[in-house]
Amino acid sequence: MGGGALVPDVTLDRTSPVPLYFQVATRLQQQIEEGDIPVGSRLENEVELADRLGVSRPTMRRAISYLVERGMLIRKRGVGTQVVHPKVRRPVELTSLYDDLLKSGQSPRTEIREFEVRPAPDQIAEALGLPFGSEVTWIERLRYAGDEPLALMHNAVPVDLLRLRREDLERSGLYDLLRAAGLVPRMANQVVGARSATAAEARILDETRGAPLLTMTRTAWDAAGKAVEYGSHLYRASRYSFELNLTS
Amino acid sequence: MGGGALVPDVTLDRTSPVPLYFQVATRLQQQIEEGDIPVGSRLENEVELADRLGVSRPTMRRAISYLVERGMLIRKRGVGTQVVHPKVRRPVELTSLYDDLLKSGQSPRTEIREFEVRPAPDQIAEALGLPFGSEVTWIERLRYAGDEPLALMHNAVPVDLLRLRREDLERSGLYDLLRAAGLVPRMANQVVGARSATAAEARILDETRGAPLLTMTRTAWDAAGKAVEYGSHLYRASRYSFELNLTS
DNA sequence: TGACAAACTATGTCAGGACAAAGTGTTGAC
DNA sequence: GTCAACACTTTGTCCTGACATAGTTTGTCA
Repeated sequence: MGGGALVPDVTLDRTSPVPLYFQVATRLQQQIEEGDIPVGSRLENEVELADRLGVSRPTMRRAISYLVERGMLIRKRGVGTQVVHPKVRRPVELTSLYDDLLKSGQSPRTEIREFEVRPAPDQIAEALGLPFGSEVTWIERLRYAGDEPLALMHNAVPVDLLRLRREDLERSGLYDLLRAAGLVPRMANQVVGARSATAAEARILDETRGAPLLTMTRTAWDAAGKAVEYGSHLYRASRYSFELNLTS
Repeated sequence: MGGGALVPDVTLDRTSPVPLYFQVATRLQQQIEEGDIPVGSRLENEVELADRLGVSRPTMRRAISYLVERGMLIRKRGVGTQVVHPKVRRPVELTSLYDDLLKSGQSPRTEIREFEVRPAPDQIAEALGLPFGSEVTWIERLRYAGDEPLALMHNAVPVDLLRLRREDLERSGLYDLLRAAGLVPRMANQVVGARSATAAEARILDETRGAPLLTMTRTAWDAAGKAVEYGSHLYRASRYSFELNLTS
């Protein structure tokens, strides 16, 4: 029989506003990450599991599905549910450079080099799905990690959506400001490429002329499909690279 | 009352092995893409919709959830379900350069420059989670789009998993061969960067020395978390860039 | 002994019902 | 006229129950 790994009892709070299936999933995830449920082992079957935790099978299934989607478990009909190797877990997230630097323990600093409201260039208006000539807040920023310049960033945000203020931008990342205004970026289209630095770019970024730069242009939309941001960024290839976790 | 957009009747085949919820979702998706259900409009409520299509509410919900996850619909409790701007749809997919070229109508050609079984370098063994000294099939390929060289690709595949043959590789992309062998890449970790071409690389890729190159290193795993491939690729930045669609 | 069939196990799909919670609009009191 | 309380609509959560289907194991018969 083999049985399958024993999932420790969990305490569920049915009065909590946190959904039951989510409580179960979170608990399960913890136990997998802490090694209580070893990698490669099979879970008990859904029915027993649901029974022991005192939830219905659909709720149990939903919790498991949640972890399956995150790549922690795999299910095979007729066989069972197995814990997969914890190498890759989280799919690509929509983060900003600012967040990335914060997470990696660096201290990001931003110098605003340009800040104005002006009609969007046609190409940007099109990317944002705005009528030609619509006004956007146009920003040029230089981002430092420690004392070294890291990226030269150009962004455009429709003024109709958010009236950005220079002072706010000096303290927070653009994405934080967008989120704070309820404009949560949910989908984005990014193009990542490379090219050589022009003399002007090299001077700003403290590189030599012709140095390889990583380019990234992005349009971001909120959940309702409203374009919230256009960005065109230049990174010093010697100091930065993109890391992506893909699934499916 | 407003009502909400009318979803045309659909013909469901209950004898089909294709799940009901999937039939519903597919039909719905078609109608959205064809404009039968206009962007921005609200769907009828779940209960009516389920009723009219002759399915239960859970089934209807599952179909809708499927499209919500793909970014075509958004739901708001107490409000309804709305069709979002069809700009961004599919999240990042795990594809190969070969597939990408095929899809974009180019004719990819591959020249195999090196093909041997040998112990994996420590760094690659670690990336693949293999014991040091494990044998891999090591490949160097040059990929052309039309007559122009596009990318110089190095790959390593554990020999225990798949005994690659040079002839096969000449005809298909590596990912096709992996999939055919049941080693379906499901998760991957990619790092994208840039650097300047060395003299040797420039010669091979028909670029000048110092030209900007896009670099990509990737480890791919199958659903069970078994590492199936390591790749380290160099792209001509003048001819290629990565496009990503991110969600959430 | 070997191969095919049946039994068993586990996940996949589907139904129908009940109540909770969030958002919207309306009504009523002050 | 303004604001709060209430009703209503719609999605979110959770339950019980049932049958289908894929994979594995067991058992039987040739």
